[in-house]
Amino acid sequence: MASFRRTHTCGELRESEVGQSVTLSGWVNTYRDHGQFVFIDLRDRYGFTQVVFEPGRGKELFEAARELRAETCVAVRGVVGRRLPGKERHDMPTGLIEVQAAELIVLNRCPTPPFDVSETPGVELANEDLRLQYRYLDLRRPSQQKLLILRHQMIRAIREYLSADGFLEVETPFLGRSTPEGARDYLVPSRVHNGAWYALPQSPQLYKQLLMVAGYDKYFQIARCMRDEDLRADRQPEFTQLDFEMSFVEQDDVLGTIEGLVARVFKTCVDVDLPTPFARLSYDDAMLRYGSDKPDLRFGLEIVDCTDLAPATEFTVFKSAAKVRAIRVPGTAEKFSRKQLDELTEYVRQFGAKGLAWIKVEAGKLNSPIEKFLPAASQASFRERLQAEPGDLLLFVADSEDVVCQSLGNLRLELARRLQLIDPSRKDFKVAWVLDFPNFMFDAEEQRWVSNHHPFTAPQDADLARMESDTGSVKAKAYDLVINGYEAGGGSIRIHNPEVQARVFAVLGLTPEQAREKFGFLLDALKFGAPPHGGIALGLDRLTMILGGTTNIRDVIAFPKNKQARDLMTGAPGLVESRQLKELGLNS
RNA sequence: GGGGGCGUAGCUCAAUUGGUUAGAGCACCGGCCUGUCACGCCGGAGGUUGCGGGUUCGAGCCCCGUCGCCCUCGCCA
Repeated sequence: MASFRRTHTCGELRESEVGQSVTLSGWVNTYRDHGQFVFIDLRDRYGFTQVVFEPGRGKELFEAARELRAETCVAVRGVVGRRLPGKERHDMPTGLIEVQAAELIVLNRCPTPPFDVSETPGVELANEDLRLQYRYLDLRRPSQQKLLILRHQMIRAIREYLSADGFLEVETPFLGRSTPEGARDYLVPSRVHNGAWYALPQSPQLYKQLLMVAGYDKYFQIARCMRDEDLRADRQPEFTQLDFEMSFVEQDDVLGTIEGLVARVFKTCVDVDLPTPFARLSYDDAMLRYGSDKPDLRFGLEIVDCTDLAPATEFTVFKSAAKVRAIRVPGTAEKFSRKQLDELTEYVRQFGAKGLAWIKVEAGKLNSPIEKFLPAASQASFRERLQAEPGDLLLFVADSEDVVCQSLGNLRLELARRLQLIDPSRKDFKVAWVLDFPNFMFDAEEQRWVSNHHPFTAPQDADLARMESDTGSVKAKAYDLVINGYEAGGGSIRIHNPEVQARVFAVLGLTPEQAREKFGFLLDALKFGAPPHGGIALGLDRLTMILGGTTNIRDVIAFPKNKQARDLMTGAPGLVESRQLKELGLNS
């Protein structure tokens, strides 16, 4: 038996190899038995090659070929032949040739797979939980392999770009200490110190700041982060950040570096030229116009403030609301039936809106349940403010600022979905920075100020004096990178002055003793000549999703957890031996 | 924890809204086929309708409970 070692991959052979003797290995993607001929498409991660078996090559070989089934692992030796005239396939790279089999080595058989791996057109994907259970089969699917290859290319481009720019890749600990604020920690019990716990990192935040103090002024890391919070389509309990920090820089330096990096990644991975510098908008502007701090800028449907027009109406809902804002949906009045408008009303209710007022604009009048509350002058001013044309649909929410932003911001996305304003097949990427975030947010539940970004974010210089007196008005030197409605990254200039850091801790309600207990090492470090520094972390999983055109984060992670944070393949999390618990000082 | 969707053959789905023996495509098994590439043709096997209870002459369908999966709100410095 000849060697099973391949001479070529399944994506490699062309007309130039016709006549050569080759060996291919891979998996049987599809099998076609014609009585006198057997064809298989052999698949590996590089592509497909058609192999043809003819009875003239010996009965044994032919009978063996007839035993082949999907996902059998084989090696095939044979001669590269040109396909018969008229039988070429011009839609695949290897479509002009085929391998005429002389020898077949079955490396491993495969039972009928629990689901279709071949991604034959017209065959629906099996349920995700079944695919996750057999993830090693799911990962054989070409489109799944494409995503992991894309992820590799992205990480490679990042490493090359940053290394060329003088950045150092430094690793930081997985086993650290729990710090207050932020997400729920994954905890690891200490065997050596029973009763004490490590926390897995939510991000390498403090370590990278300490690296700045240590003089490693351009640092990056492809860092795994763990957060024990409920999952979403774009959230996993463990995920990967491109973590990044620089010293002796201001905000624009960080933004500029990331723009260069992200532009390179898009060029390398999907051949898209992103215009730089990226668009910039303030947090206030984003909330006002898009109702979100991560606006999807691929379509319009901007929100328009009409609060000042409310008093001139006779509509109590408008007159008594803190904010009245609207979205004009051009030319769609006819498209939305009463039932669909009811659905939209139901949709905004989940964001706290008590209702959704609608107006269908006609040439001479407004068609709306609230038309009777709008005097002629009022109607005219709404038309003008919203630049309404006949055929437009106007949708209003009147409520607190939070509720208005949330409901109209999400309604905007829902409208885009319903009106199919986004073509997912197009390489359409709208990238923007969101700047000037509030430094603090008031937590109504806990009745205290909390950091909007994190406690190490520097307030803007002009606002420092108001930190205690007018906490809510203090803006941060913080920035989010937003792509197509996803928060792709976020960062800030950090506090490098121990007094400012102590004041921030105080505003957050940490006593000096608590601050020293939890962050003494940081406060000390800042005293030892800490340089000004700042950085950002990009969500690499989300970035891969965006580049790969998927909305499911599990598609870009080789072995993801399901919504319940369970690994359906290994069964993790699982029980452990009571002996293990005893060693850790946990009950037995 | 709240809201929504789903669970029927190995896979993807259907079942005229409570009525005969739960069907189809793919996959699987047997047979035929000299150029297919979602090959084709003939035949076959395959079901605890997630699970448990209830209503009914009769339940895949209705009711109660329970388990699981997805989306979403809360949460995610």
